[in-house]
Amino acid sequence: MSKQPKYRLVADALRREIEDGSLPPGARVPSENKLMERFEVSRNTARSGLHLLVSEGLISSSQGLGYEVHANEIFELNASRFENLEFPQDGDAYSTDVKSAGRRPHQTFRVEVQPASKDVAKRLEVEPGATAVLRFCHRFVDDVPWSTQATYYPEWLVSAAPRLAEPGDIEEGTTRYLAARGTVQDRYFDEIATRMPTPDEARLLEVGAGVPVLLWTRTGYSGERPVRCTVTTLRGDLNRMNYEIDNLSGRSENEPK
Amino acid sequence: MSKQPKYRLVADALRREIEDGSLPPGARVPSENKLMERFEVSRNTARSGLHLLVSEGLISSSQGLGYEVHANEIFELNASRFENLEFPQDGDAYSTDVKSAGRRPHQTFRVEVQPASKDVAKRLEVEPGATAVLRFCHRFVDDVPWSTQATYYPEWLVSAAPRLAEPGDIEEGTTRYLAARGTVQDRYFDEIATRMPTPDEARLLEVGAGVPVLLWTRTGYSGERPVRCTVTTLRGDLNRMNYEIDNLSGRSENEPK
DNA sequence: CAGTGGTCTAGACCACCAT
DNA sequence: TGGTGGTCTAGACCACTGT
Repeated sequence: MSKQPKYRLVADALRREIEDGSLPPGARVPSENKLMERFEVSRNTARSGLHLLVSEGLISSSQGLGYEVHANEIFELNASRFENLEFPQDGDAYSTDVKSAGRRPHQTFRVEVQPASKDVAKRLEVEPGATAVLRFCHRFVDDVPWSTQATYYPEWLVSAAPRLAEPGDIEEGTTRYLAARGTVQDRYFDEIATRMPTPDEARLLEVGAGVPVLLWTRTGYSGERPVRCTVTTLRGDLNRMNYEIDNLSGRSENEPK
Repeated sequence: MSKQPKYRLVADALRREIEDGSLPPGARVPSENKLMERFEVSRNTARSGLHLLVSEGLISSSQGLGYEVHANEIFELNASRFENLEFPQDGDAYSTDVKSAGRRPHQTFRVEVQPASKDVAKRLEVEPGATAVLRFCHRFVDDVPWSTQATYYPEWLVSAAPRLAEPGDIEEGTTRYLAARGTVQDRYFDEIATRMPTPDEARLLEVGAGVPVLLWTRTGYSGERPVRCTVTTLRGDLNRMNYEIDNLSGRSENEPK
């Protein structure tokens, strides 16, 4: 005897309709009132069922409009290749990738000098609280909030690359700028985690309940020394990361493809 | 004038207490009744606030016990190295890793022969619906559900490696078994995504609302031919993945460390 | 047993969106 | 203006956990 609570019956029925295509991506879900009649439940019970589907990331709601089935178009991010310093680029790596996918990139940008958090200090191998330069991007694709990216540079690097701490954008990309100033990154360490967004992140990325974020932390090394730590927060419903791993010796991973 | 709804005020106050350590990991959150008095709200409003924190992954509830602040111990998974075929192992790679961390591994296991799903077929480069062998693991660490792993092998591989389709475990690990039968994997393609768990996944991994899963899909190639596709579903609150990426040519990624 | 959360109802008022 | 979801209340009964 499966004694399911009523709100689960509502959610299960709608979930089935979403999965079998009766409610395709983008479709409107029956209104709370309709569900009250159909399942003979109170409004709050119908809402509980809908809320469950929201927290599963299947639907979302907006006031005055109703509930809608999520449409998930995902963007693939190949993280295993180094930025190719020879390959022609149109601005930074992000803009290049988005444009080559036929989409329109947009980003806001700011620079701050501030004490490094514990996590960042550990990765940059500096004392916690030591000064670091933060370069922060808020990125959009076709005006949809896509990701935030915070890159921290240790203070000692600024004397060799002063533009890091200046407010303006670096058109050619900071990786190229650093390489031109003699700091070439030859090793990356990537960490990937997931969690629900903080309220701040939910605001910046315009995601509601039910959409997790992907946290991508990349530490770049020049020789044995870490020279930057980039924390990227990606909308989990729109992004997927790829890595190609090769067991062949003597092969560069830097070929354009 | 920030006109926050009451349930958000409740959630914000508790979130602050969690973040500043007044409510440390593992601590009991004040009961719904206490919150009703403290914030002068109805029980449902207090519950809404608590529900919000649950969906953010900060707390969880259980009947009769109360709400508890999540304690997050994370396990790091280094995915960038190949399984070392020479290095002595104690069973498969998972058991070896868990034991070497001083934890107790446990897994249940089953084998099925079934038509490949569209996603799997694409990665194995076989026709959708073609027969594939599924080897499925449900893995625990110290009796906590940790991950599920489904590995699919194309049917043509079974004639060279018949034990793949047999019910029993392969003690030395399937990668070694395949290598011993002449199929050495020399390239991996990894895809990493995140989303909220399906009800089935939530049951297997024993996660409630507010904990996303990390989906790790690894396709292994022998030459140009895909020989397996492994889909691992990891609890997002307990796992982090790492990749080391090296720009040096002529260096094996297969050294033990 | 007392205290906890889980489910459910009926009703109210408000804010937003389309027409 | 009517329909949608968002917030909030007061009260009821049930199921689970500890002592």
